Amino acid sequence: MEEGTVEPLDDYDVRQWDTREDCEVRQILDRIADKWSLLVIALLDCQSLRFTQLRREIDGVSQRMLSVTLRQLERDGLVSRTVHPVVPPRVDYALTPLGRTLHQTIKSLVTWTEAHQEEIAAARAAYDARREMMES
Amino acid sequence: MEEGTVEPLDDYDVRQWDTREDCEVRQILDRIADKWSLLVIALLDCQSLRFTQLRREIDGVSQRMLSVTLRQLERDGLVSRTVHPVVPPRVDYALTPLGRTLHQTIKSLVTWTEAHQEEIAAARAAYDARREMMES
DNA sequence: CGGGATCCCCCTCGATACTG
DNA sequence: CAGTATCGAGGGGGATCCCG
Repeated sequence: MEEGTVEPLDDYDVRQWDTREDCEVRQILDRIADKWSLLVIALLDCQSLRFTQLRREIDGVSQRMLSVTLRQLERDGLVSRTVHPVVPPRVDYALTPLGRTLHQTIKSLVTWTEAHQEEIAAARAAYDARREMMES
Repeated sequence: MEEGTVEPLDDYDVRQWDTREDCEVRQILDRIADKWSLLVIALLDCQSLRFTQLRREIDGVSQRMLSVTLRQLERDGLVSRTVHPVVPPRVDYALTPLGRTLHQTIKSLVTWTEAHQEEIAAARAAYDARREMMES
């Protein structure tokens, strides 16, 4: 590593982002950044919904994946599950206080994406065009 | 809805979260919230790195996945790729201005996770304990 | 209605080998 | 060094059935 052209890592602490595979933060991120989790958290903001309502709202989710996602979110303490002892059964899902704080954070991510989606689309088009040039 | 227990929506409408499967924002989110993308963006903040350096820093990434990830990020205009015409070949990766704005956003997500990881761990432990009770 | 259990397919990803 | 090409295993996730 004699090549001093690249800045050394040490003093800006990149290591605050843990790059280890078994990192706890990584696990949690993988979970909450999940496609369905994101949408469930989005929809549960400021309202509680029943299983079937969620399923109807979220286009393309299978019953199994919604079930799995909700169980994970419940386990992580982000979503609460309330069973009403009636027939037919009724189960309500809502964000916990912890889940509500996450909603704000996720919202900023979505906002960024919405704000920049045209730039990204343009970058993709440019990239694809460039590649097509190369091939011909 | 009408349950006033939750904090108000301000001017924000939940319905603007697009739940359609083919939604553009969803695609982009899936990409940037990706495990490896997150780490690459993290590491490239404030410095440029070579392929092998990235590979060494990111524990567990295969050569193929790093390559694929970098190409996607480049295509999306988040990362720039600079080839130096020397032998042996040298390629530097860095964040574009667009990528740098994303870094801030992602960082807040990571910060949230770091701040709440104990709460989540506790929630999981409680959930698992509860389930174990049920079974016995 | 709200799911658990099962089967099975496809797609992702890792390993390996090869190139400029 | 910095990748691409190919192949094969594994698991995520859909479809279906069934039960409380």
